[in-house]
Formats: sequence, C-alpha cells, structure tokens
Amino acid sequence: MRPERVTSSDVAKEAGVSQSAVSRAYTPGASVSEATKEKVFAAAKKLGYQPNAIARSLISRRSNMIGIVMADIVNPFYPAVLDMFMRLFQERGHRVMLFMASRDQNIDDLLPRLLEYQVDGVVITSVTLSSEMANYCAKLGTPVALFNRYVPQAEASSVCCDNIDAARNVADLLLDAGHRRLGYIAGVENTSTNQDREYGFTSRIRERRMPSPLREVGHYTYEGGFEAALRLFAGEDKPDALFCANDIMALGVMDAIRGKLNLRIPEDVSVIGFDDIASAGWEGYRLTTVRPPAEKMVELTVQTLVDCINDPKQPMVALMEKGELVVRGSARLPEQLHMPHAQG
Amino acid sequence: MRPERVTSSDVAKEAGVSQSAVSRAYTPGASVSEATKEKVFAAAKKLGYQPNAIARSLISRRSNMIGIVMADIVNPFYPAVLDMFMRLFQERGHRVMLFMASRDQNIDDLLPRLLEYQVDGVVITSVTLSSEMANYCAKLGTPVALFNRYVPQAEASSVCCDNIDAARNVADLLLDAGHRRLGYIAGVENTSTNQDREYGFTSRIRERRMPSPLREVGHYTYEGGFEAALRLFAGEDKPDALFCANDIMALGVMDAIRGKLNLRIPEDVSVIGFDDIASAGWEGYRLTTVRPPAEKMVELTVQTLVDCINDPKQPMVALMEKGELVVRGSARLPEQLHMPHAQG
DNA sequence: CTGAAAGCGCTTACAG
DNA sequence: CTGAAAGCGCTTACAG
Repeated sequence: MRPERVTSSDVAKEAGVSQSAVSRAYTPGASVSEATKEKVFAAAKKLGYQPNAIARSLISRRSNMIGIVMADIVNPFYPAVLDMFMRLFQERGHRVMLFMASRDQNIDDLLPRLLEYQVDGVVITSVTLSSEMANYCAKLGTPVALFNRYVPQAEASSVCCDNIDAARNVADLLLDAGHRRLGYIAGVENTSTNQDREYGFTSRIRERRMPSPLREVGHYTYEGGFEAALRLFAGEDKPDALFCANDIMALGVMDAIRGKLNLRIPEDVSVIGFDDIASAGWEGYRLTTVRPPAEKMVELTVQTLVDCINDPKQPMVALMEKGELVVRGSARLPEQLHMPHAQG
Repeated sequence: MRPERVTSSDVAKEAGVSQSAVSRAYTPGASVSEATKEKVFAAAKKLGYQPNAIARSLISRRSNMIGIVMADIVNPFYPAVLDMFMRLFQERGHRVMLFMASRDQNIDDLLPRLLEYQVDGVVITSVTLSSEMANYCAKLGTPVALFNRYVPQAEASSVCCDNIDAARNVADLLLDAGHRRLGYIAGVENTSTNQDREYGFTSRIRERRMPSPLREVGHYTYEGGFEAALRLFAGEDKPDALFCANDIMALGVMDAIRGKLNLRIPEDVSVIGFDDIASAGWEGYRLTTVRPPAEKMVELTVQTLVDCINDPKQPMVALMEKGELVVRGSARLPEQLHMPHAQG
C-alpha cells in the first residue's frame, strides 16, 4: 500500500543513462556533461524524483546532520539561542536533530540516541557533559561543542561567557553606586553558570572588604525569583541591591519588590540581571543587566564544530567571551556613570 | 584518519554468531535465544558497538524521524509548544529534525529538504502549507499535520484552536462589561490566526449593532503592539477596550498605555490578549487572555500524525479545540462575572 | 532459534 | 565524460 519510491535507477532508465550518471547529476562538482544533467533532471522531474539523503549518508559516511541538545527552553534566552543556531546551520546546509533534556536528566542517556543517527557533530547547551561521554564521542570521531558550559580538560570544545568577570563588574557597579547591603539570587545551584556568577560576585565583594551578600535561591525561574525576593525582604537584614543570576528571575524579583513589597526600583532597591532577554528591555521593566555576546558565541560554537568536523585533527578549544553591561533603569548608578554630561 | 566504525559483522565475529543474530539481538521481539543475546551484548560492549540507525532506516524504510517546521520562535507561545512536541516525540522514541522558517519564507522550499531525509511524518506550526506541497507529501506517503493552521480541503490533517469562537467571546465580554469603543490590535495580517481572531471579534460586534472597532496592526510583536497602542490613542476617537491578537502584543500595549499614556488598566482601558503565555500571568501584567488548550492540541497533533504513519489509509482530520478565557486583572468585567459572590 | 543471502538507494574508485 | 560494479551497515524473508 506504501507508495513506490522513485529511485535513481528509475530515473536512469527514464533518462537513458546509467544510475551513476544520475548520482553525478546531483553531486556538485562531479564530472557530468550538461547534456546528461539535463536529461537526468527532466526525467527526475517527470517521475518526481529526489535523492534519498539516508542512502547518501550511509555510503558517504556523512549525514550532514548536527545534533543539538537543549535544556531549559523555559528561559527565553535559549529559544533565542536555538533560533541563531538553526539559522546558521540551515544556511550551511546542515540538518538539525534536536533533543530536549530536562535539567535533572543525565545527558549521558541521551547522547547514544543521537550518535546512532551518525550526526556529524553535536552542540550541547545549558547541560553539562560527563567527561566519560565526551571521551566516548571523541572515540567515535564525533566532535562536540559545548555552549555556555565547559568540561575541565575534556574532549570537547566550549564557548562560554566569562561569567566570573561579568559578575565582578556587577559587584563593582553596585558598590560604586553606594549600595552597602547586597543580595544574590541564585539560579539552579549546581550549574556552572550559577556557580561562576556567584563566585565572581561574592569574591569581588570580599575583595572590597564588604560584608558577604545575602542569598536566596530562585532556580532560574520567574516564580523562583519572585519568592526568593519575598523571603529576602522578610528578614531583619534587608538588602538595598540585588544581583540575580538570570533575567527571568530578576523580572520576578522586580514584580515582587514593586507589586508585593511596595518598594521603588531603583530608589529603594537596585536590581541587576543576566542574559538581556527581550523582556528585560520592555518598558515595564527596563532591567539593567549583563548581555552575553550570544550571537558571537553561537557563531564561534558553529565555527568550532564545523572546523572539527572537516578536520578531525583540530585541537579542542575553550573560548571565553566577555559580557557587556546594559545600563537601563533598574539599578542606581555611580555618579560618573549616572550623569556623564555633568562632568565635561 | 577517521576512526573505524564498529559494525554488526565485527560484533558477530567477536561473539561467534552470525551477523543476522546481532541484528536480531537489537530488534525487540525478534526470535533470538537469551544465550545468543548475551553473547552479542557482551561482544558489543567490548567493541563499543551501537547499531547504525541510518542503515536501519534505509533497509527498513522507516527513519523514525519526524520533521517539525516552526516559525515565529520569538513569540513565547511557540517555544512552549515546541517543548511539548519534543517531550511527546522523545517519549515515543521518535527523533525530531527541526526546521525554522521565517514567516515570510515560503515553506515549499523547505519541505523537500525535510523529505529527502525520509522523515516518517511532518508537523508544521505557524506556517501555512500550499495545497500543491500538501499533495506532494501525500504522494510520497509522508503524512503532514498542521498545528494552529489549516488548509482548506488539502491532503493534511490539522489541529487548531477555534479562534473565531474565542474572539466572539472576547467581544461579548468587553461589550457586557459596558465598553462602547472597542479596538483591535492585529497580528501579521495574512495569517489565518489573525484573520480568524479579527473576524470573530468584529463580526460579533456587528451582530450586537455596535460600531466597528478601531484597528491598528502590531505584527505579533511586543514593539509592534506598543507602537500600535500609541497610534490608536493619538487619534480623536479613543478606544476604551483593546483586544490584541496575541499576548506578546498585549504586553506591549499595556506598557504603552501605562508607561507612555499614563492611563490605568483596567479603569481607563481594558486589555485582552490571546495565547496565555507565561508572562501574561506575571504580577506586573496579570493579563486577561484566551488560553488555547495547547497541551491537548499538541497531543492531538502527535496522535493524528502517528496514526497516519501507522496506517496510511487513515483519513485526514481537521480538529478544532475551544479556547478558554483566563480572567485576570487587565479587563473590566460584567457585574455578574466581576462579583460572583455578590449574587448568591 | 539460526545462518546465508538478498537488497535498501545511494557514492565512488576503476577502467574505458 | 561515462558505465559496470562494489559496498555503506543494516533487516528480513527463506530454509533448515
């Protein structure tokens, strides 16, 4: 009952050429005459033929597919990142096989399901890879690139935002603006992004001999941030400035501060986030935040991966890009930043 | 230089069985003895063997891959939908090949790139399919399911939200609440979702002998909604209630109304959206909106597609699910809805 | 339950 | 430039 598939042999017969000729007609740069090509394409059109990419992948040992593993699609930062990856890979003629991982899910169970489809390379986002699995991929000759994660000395390349550096800058900004009681809203605690942002923030505060920041966990979600802010302000010791490990929590924090606690931002409390997601720029929030160079990071990740695919001898790289502070209205500023025109 | 692939023949040799036995060991339900299986798996483990899904796809004529075409990933409704699709397909053991389409891009150019990989079925979201292309897929025997779009009398199944019905209910709610000058913020004008929502809204208003609503186009984006609201209130004839074709525009509208126009919501203006995206529920917005039964729609789409894959004789279906009005704080309510406890 | 063999639909040396 | 042939790594009748 299944409709008959049209194969290259059918086209060959129709066009009066060999099956190899049909194959060559569809291979850019293959040695075929224009005349043969024309005959082939005419026959192909007549029969409704299209080459079978699965058969091509099998014989050529190149699937032209890239596996992308994502988690955390709830955080708007990642759909934007996925979109960029998709555009780049589509432009380059790669197909993308997508996998969603829960953040708690072990990615080691997921990878074999990707690898059995002989993907040419793998991009892993917002999930950590065990070094055993990285080694396994390396043994199969399938390059892996990590986006926004890194594995110490593993067989995988990585492209990250310099979270520590950016978080140190946030601490400086807040302290320079005259804040004295800082707070940190943590994301998911065991992620490297959270750990690095927290480390950069707190270590810089210590370096400047200020008291350790208050702290609550917001699990990288709006609701988590909202509740964390409420808990933080329920205590005696109230913060006057909050650094949130990502934007989506920061928005929850802002809504809690203004809507529930009836405090003003930034007059009573400064709030700074991380990611620069679209809603951070909305009129209702105007969140001051750190913008990772997402586009550049994605491009570097793709480039790195493609290089490894084309030349398996490519060494692994670990790239680190600086984030940029986007100053909007949710945080008080040091005088010199606040009124630059008053200086000159 | 490419690492040698381990094949079923290698495993067979190692295990001292035939290549077919290896294949059977990996085929659930195939007739193999436990003893053989054990030998095979031991050898496979030793050699690091994993079946090649590409080869399996070629011979079995089933790729186990589903193609998903998405556009409009900027609208948070769609990442959520993609996430649901991914979970369902992953649970069922399907792989997903993802394609992103620009909204202006013709999907007819994209589909052949999917079909050459012999996907078992295709899900198309937020993009319309030409009926020629639908017929082409049908001829190839590749079932297609449209999510939130439909093609009149085409060879594709579809699962939609009843946009017309929902929009009529919105008109009723607003009129019953005493609003007299309604406005409509359109999305992308040539999409079926926009057309149906607009038609339902305006036709119901006409039926109730009220003046046609004011209208501006917001292109389904936050910024578009923001600007559209500004334009609408710049005129002499100002609306007292706005229905926005999706939530993300509604949030822009709310920010413009409160932040730029200094009007109160809902005291001065009511705002209603469509989609019930996560941010619609945020404290800062509390948007009254229409919630399409997204989860159910996704499940139906998957079920429909899988049914068609398993039985090509399955008839096409066109399913229509009702949306649900989620009442929050952004719209004035008719008395009976407003104070239900005052009635009894 | 098991193995030998055919074949899925291509690409690519090889020889002409 | 062209065709005949081998082979990618599997599944699946077929016969035992």
